[in-house]
Amino acid sequence: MNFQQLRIIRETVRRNFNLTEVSNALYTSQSGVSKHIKDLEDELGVELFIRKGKRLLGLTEPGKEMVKIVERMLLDAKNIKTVAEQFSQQDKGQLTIATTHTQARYALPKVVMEFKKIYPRVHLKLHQGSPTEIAQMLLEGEADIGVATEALGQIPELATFNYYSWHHSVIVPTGHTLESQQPLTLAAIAEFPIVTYHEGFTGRALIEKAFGDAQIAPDVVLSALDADVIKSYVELGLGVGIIASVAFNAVRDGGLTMLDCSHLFGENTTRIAVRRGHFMRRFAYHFIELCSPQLTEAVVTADVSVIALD
Amino acid sequence: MNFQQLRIIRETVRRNFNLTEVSNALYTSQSGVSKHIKDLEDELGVELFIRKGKRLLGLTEPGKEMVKIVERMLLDAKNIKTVAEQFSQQDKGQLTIATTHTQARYALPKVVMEFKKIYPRVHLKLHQGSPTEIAQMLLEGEADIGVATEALGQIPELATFNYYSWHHSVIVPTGHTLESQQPLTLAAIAEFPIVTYHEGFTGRALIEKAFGDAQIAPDVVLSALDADVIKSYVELGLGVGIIASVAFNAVRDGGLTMLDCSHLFGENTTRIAVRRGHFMRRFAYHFIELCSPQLTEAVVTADVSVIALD
DNA sequence: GATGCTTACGATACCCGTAAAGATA
DNA sequence: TATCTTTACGGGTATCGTAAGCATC
Repeated sequence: MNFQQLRIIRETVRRNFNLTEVSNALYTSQSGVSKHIKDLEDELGVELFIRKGKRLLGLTEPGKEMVKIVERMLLDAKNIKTVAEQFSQQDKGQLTIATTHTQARYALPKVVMEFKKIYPRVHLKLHQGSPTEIAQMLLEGEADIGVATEALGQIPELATFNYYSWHHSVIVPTGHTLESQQPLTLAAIAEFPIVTYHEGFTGRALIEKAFGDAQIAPDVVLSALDADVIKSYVELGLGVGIIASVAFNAVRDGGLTMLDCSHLFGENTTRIAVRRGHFMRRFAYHFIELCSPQLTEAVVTADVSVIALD
Repeated sequence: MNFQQLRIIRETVRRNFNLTEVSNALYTSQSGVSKHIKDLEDELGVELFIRKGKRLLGLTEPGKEMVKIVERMLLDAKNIKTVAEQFSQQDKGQLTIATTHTQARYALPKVVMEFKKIYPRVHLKLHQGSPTEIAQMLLEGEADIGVATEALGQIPELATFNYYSWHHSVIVPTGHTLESQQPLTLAAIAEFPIVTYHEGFTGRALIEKAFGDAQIAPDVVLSALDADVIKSYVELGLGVGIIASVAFNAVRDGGLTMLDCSHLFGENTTRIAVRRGHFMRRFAYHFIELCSPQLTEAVVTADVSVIALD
């Protein structure tokens, strides 16, 4: 058993059992991949993959068990290197944050600026994606820290921490008739076409829920991934927008007016997530602490370092 | 980084940084060991060991962090093999129980007999040692299950479960004057020389505590590792014995009489322990369940599989 | 002087990649 | 037929063990 074999096992699962892809991903030859799998299976005396003729189709029962352990081991192999860097490179290194447009654009900039000032030699990589993509990146070890409102909380392999809470707001072109309707009601909003976020993004679920509970069927004419796109179309008069309050800036968004509707939709909580068992550099913990001062390294590790093996 | 290097790191710590011993333990050459360490340190860019000239003296800070992770990885490497056997060998395999004399001789026999009947093809290895040795064996992966009254409860890396509770009894040569003194008192016992267990064995601590609390200083003239030795000397008239009640058998121990003293010394609880993160074969869980029916596989894994990394 | 670690060097085994053959869709 | 996996084989590399040299106690 060697590490290359373990990497191949993991990659084979990730690449849907296509060994050619695996070999490319790991920069080696198919033949080598094939042989490594066979060697490992021989050594263990168990078939790890379900085969139909020569094709691999999936994991056998022992294979499933195995992959869990293999993932842990490779995670630990990476942890070893991180620990080494911790000591040999001190304030130098890399930090990958996976986050959504909303957070990257409206919540994180001031944290990033602070962080950059403290750790000028740390290469900060901001990776943008959907909440599920963010979760995926964390699980695969491609990102250290995830920030999103959705999807992170339900995954047992991820430790999550509350970052901040926020509400939605309605935006309309300045002078819109809704401006006089204070306080806003769901029914009043639903009179107009709606422009808001995609499903699975930035609290869209709570918007659905609020209308659903009120038995109102809003006419969502356009859904977008980010507030900037939404604002553009609201400006063009396509409909009224529902966005996160933090995404509105009275100065920059001159032609628009924001209407409070914190009483209409539920409260959203944006979360910070770290993969359990993922060892992080000091500065990574510090990044989290910059987001929310009570999330100290001690608080975060207490949660991140407890893992259920199962 | 490869597994041989990891094994060498772990063994170096266990063998007190004597690379010659390490090479013997791993059936390889010193030169290889030496080079592997150097290679790994070069790869990681960190010195793992404190050196004085050519001698290794201990672990550096990064070394300490590293060793924790290395231990986990090697544990997982072993787990992989265990999982494989689980599927390829089904009812065949090996099970190592580390336990004290008392448990091996008086508590476990009926469990072992039952187990053997169910799993005739499992090679059962009973390893006898002191409670601390048992803990050590569990931590080093040399034993699957530990059974002892002492030492197991305080180690965070071990998950422990109550097996059964018991009291001490006094044994005397039949016809001894103490027989008429019912109920027994600590003072009455302390009139005679005492023969009992060694420190750190089979509830000796509670005996000390009882006498200490009563401000009585008993004259322990002989301490032994097991009840058989104690009984022999009590029979010879060296003194009165204090042993675990389970260790007395009215038929076999003909010349002796057991006197109840459950009111004098505290209750002892014998525990079953498993190293957290140590994957065990089905039959191992079954062994535990045979000891105590409420300790099902689900109950045990729920505890064993939760580990704090840090 | 005995023990323990490192370096040098030759033999071996392992790993990789090319190429050809076989299987699957 | 195009895609994918396995097997065979040769070249390169890494690992291992012996032996010699050197440091430590």
